Amino acid sequence: MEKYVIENQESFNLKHIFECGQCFRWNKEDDGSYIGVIKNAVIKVKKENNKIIFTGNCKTKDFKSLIRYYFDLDTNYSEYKEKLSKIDEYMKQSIEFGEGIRILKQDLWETIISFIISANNNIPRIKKIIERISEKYGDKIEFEEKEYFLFPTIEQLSKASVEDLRALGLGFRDKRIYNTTQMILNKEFDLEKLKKLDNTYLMKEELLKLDGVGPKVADCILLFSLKRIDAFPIDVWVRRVMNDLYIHNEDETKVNKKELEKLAENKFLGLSGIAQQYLFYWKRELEG
DNA sequence: ATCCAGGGACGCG
DNA sequence: CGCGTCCATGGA
Repeated sequence: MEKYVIENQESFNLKHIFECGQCFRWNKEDDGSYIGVIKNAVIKVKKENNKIIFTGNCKTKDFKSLIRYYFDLDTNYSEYKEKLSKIDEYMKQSIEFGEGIRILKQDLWETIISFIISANNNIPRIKKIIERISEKYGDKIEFEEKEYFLFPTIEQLSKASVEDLRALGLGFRDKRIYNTTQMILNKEFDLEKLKKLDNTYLMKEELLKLDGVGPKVADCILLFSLKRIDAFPIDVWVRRVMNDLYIHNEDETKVNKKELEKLAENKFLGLSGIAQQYLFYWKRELEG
């Protein structure tokens, strides 16, 4: 069993991190810890006083560096929070509410598939579907005498037919997952090239070529995997909270998307993705 | 029963 | 380009 402990880590609240809608494979245990499967590892995260204890089963990578990368521990969120808090009282309030949020750096392949599944779907069901996909196509890994399943590799998931995927409850997203998997498998779409592009716009333009990836899903991939903090995913919640706070349109569903993007860009100073996540968590926890 | 979910593809004008 | 419509599924 691997173990890694950090002390006095700023901005690290388990609930805030794992339940702010950015990830789907973490589950709360009875003792308050969370267990999740990332890359080739099962990881348990527990908070005790001023310590955060990571334990797990990690076969192929250095445990410590995997943790530090995934949780982005070399980024200081205090600076983000300070800047955003100065913008207005709403930002200050939402940051106090979700003070322990960190944006994770999740595996690109898994994030692409996960957020294609997220389209017109709800978080509990997204989690269930991803779990089923992992059980059926991913490798088994054990931890504390229990079985877990890694998210399937590109090759593993490419074995699934459209019908296989439909049988897992994917609904109309079956073909999208199939097509995107094949595009990535045969290098028609190159994940490594994507990572090397030097700005968010170019990356987004590239991601939009994938079946099932539209503006919102692309922004989620950019923010939750590639850590492009200027990406601003607009879903029903973000649209709602932005309208409530800044636009005051009678019908929030009619708020223009371009207008929203421009507002976020001007207001949040290149940190719109971070701001978005505090606002999303705040609104959704209080009203969801 | 009807509505809704971290939307996107597609066809239309 | 902007806009409506359809798309599976399951929980409220």
